[in-house]
Amino acid sequence: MLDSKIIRERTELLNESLRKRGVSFDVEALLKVDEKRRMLIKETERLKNEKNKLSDDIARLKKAGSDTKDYITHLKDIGKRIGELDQELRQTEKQWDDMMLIIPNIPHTSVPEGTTEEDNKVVRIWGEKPAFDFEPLPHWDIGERLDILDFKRAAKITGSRFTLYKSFGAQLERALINFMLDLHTREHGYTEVLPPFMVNRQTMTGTGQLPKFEDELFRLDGIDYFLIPTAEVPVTNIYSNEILIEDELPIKFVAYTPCFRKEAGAHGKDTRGLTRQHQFNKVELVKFSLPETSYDELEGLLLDAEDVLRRLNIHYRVSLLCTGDLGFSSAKTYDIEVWLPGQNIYREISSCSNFEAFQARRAMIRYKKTNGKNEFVHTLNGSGLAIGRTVMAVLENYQNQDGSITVPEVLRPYMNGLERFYK
RNA sequence: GGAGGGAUGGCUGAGCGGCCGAAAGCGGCGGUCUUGAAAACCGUUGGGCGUUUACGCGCCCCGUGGGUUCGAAUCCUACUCCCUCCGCCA
Repeated sequence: MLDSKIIRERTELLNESLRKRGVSFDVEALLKVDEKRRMLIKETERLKNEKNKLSDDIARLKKAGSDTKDYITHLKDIGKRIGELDQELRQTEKQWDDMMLIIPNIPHTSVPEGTTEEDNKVVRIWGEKPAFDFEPLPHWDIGERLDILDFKRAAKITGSRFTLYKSFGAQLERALINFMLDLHTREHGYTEVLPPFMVNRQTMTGTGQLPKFEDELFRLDGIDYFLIPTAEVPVTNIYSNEILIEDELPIKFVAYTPCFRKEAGAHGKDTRGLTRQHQFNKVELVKFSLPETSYDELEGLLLDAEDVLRRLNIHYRVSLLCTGDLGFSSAKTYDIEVWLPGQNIYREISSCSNFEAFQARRAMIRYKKTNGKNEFVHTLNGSGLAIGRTVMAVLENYQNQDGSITVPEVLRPYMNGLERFYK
């Protein structure tokens, strides 16, 4: 959520932001509702003030044994009027809230303007495309040949966009989770948390998934809980409605969770392999930062995520998302795109964002400054990394001509020292 | 699932329907004292919203929502969460 002051006092900044993002929103209507809302607040508060004063008078008069009948009649009238106005105010505030909650964050000035991912800017390339003296296969072929990824049976068990991992496949998934958690906790200073995988509506609203993106979420029947689409949701909300202490910041968490997404808008897209699943694993990095250092923290977070691929020795590039490709809650996002030789493409494997105070304002996450004032923290997060997509990357980059897979060195301690997997 | 108990400020814990945003203690912060620290003493110490250049002023918040009343932390009601015991259970 944006600061309501920005909307009133810096309307042109908001309009500019909406234009750059390619989002249409009736700012004028919001301003009208806002004015009505504030007018009603003023009027009800004036009446309540009168009511409080008269009530005190009655208490005093009763003590003195005087007659209070006229006062009480008058107060009844005021009470009735307050009731009416309060109801109108509640409706207006609901309208105001509904509008405020669907306005996207304002992009940072360093974000390039653009409409599609074509306009994203590559800011860094690490490593290089490996040379193969044979035609490298896409991971779905590798997975089926080695009998480690079973898409057909997963479809039978549940439906499309699910995968049954077997033997080396399941172990590789598990090894990557542990490798990433160990790397981030031991070397990058993150504290590991294991949060609930279902959250309530308020939590989903806090990070920005609701109210706008409900159709992307799996919702439980009979109780208003949702399966998390990313660990960002429960982990960022760890401190909702809390006031942190300036000295404690930054706070850094890493969490492994499965993620559940409907992928409603992706019919027919990425239907093969592990790329786009309804359920996938992810190790997520989350930071709570001081506002003045949050962009440095973003660069650090990005490097922490990149470090996973560097240690796996897999070629990737980093893109800075343009305004049109930027997520709803984010002010600035870098994507890490891993090289997949079997498909001859770069594929997003991590998304690292600074949300500034956008989520903190929704979730009420503040910190007490040393001068005693409370302020919203900045929240950040990034995949460190998406596990399924890392499995894709390992399989495609480490495949051998004989169909075997070389185990990346850093993963061997997590796989009983296995160096190479044959069927 | 059944039975009972509870929810008040950072924490502990009082609170007759009007004088309660709320006693007291602890903690925190500032000060006196001290070479320094501790102790002691004095002072101070929640949040949201609206308004204001600002000082300030006003409204709201005692788990959440509704109700009774001229007036609710206090009465009624529904819900949520926590604790204890029983049952079931990974």
